[in-house]
Amino acid sequence: MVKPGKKTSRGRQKIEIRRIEKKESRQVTQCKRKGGLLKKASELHLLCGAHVAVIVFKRTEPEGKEVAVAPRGKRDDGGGGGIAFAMGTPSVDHVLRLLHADEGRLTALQQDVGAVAAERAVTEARARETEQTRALVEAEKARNDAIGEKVLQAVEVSGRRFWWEVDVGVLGEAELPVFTSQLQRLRDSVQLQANRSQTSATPGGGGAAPWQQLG
Amino acid sequence: MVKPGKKTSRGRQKIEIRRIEKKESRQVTQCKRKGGLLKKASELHLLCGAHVAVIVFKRTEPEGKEVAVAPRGKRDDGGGGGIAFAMGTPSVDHVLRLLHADEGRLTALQQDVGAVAAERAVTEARARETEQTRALVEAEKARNDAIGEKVLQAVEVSGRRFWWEVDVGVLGEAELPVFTSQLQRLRDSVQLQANRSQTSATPGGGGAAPWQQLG
DNA sequence: CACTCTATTATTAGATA
DNA sequence: GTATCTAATAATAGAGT
Repeated sequence: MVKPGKKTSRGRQKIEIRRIEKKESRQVTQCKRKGGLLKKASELHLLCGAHVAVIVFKRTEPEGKEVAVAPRGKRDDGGGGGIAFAMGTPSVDHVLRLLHADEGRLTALQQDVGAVAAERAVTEARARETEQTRALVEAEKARNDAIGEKVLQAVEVSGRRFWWEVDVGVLGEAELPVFTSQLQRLRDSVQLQANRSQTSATPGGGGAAPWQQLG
Repeated sequence: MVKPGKKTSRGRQKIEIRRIEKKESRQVTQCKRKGGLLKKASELHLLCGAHVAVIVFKRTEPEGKEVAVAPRGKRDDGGGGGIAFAMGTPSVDHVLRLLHADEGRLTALQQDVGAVAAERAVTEARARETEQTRALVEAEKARNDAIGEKVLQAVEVSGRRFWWEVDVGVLGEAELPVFTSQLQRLRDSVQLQANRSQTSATPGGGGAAPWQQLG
């Protein structure tokens, strides 16, 4: 309780947007701003009907190891890392279901079963052309390099505002189907994992070939 | 230009957090708040060292069809929908690379090549047990139902704050590896797609089995 | 769609529990 | 890691370009 009339606060201070060095302040700020970010995301959804997904990772002390943060710790098994966190509007599930409406109602496993067949044909073809496999890897590498250059160009051309807009340029040219399809698979596998204690035998099912789905 | 002394604004008005009915206002608000959300995300990253990923989808008029929104239209091919947008700190790439540090340096394709072999073994085993396949699908369905109930319970137990925290509970029990692994594949496939005009023959490579990677 | 303008509301730094 | 309190900064509604 605060005594009436006692000045208990200096009020909000202006700060520079750079790493907060004091560890405790940094943690408090992360907690506050994470809440603010999620609230903003939910408001954007409610006000404009846009669907939003947010993932926040927390930097842990052993450098290079990061874990996603949960708003209210569901449980933190001290023996691993942190807690995975993600947000969707109104839920990750819902967003994805809407986006997938036209694609029929196959479950992830059903899709996999079909994909495995296709996969096998490809694999067998490859078995007869082992040498070409290396060539494919090379081509892949070259393609990735090309993407890298593209990004650098993007930085120079429209190089204002925020650095993260760089990725936007690259992603901007992608069609949605593959994107959402993969997003669906992401969520599915997370759920399967969360539920892994309920069943012992996991259907080994294979992953569908992402970019083949687009022709 | 505004004449000095002329009152040109009513200032910020208080609004309820519910769908904005006026279409134009809704669009303007979405544009503004999307910018604000992304700025907040970048600040959270800079101030606290946390890595953040945000995806915003825009609701389009043909109901049920949603597309992701880009902050400053890179290009909108009138013949499809909108523009995919995603943000990461400092880039989606970077976030994922950090998270994958321990897993070795296989490229997505290289992983696929290895996975296809494993896949094939599974497929062949299945071919000898076609009936069991149906059983697996059933089991999968049951598991999904179980998840659904779990979510409903979560709503009742810790049912305060925001509805999106429901999903947090479910995802909170997942380990990171599969999650990030899938996220990586998501980004990879999007990039491959964005680049699909550069090469004709796409390595058909299969997807790795997501949940198998975890044992 | 994005930017400008300004009055006003919303968020939050810092201290503390 | 979360919650509260206050004063001050930051974000933005509405209107116009």
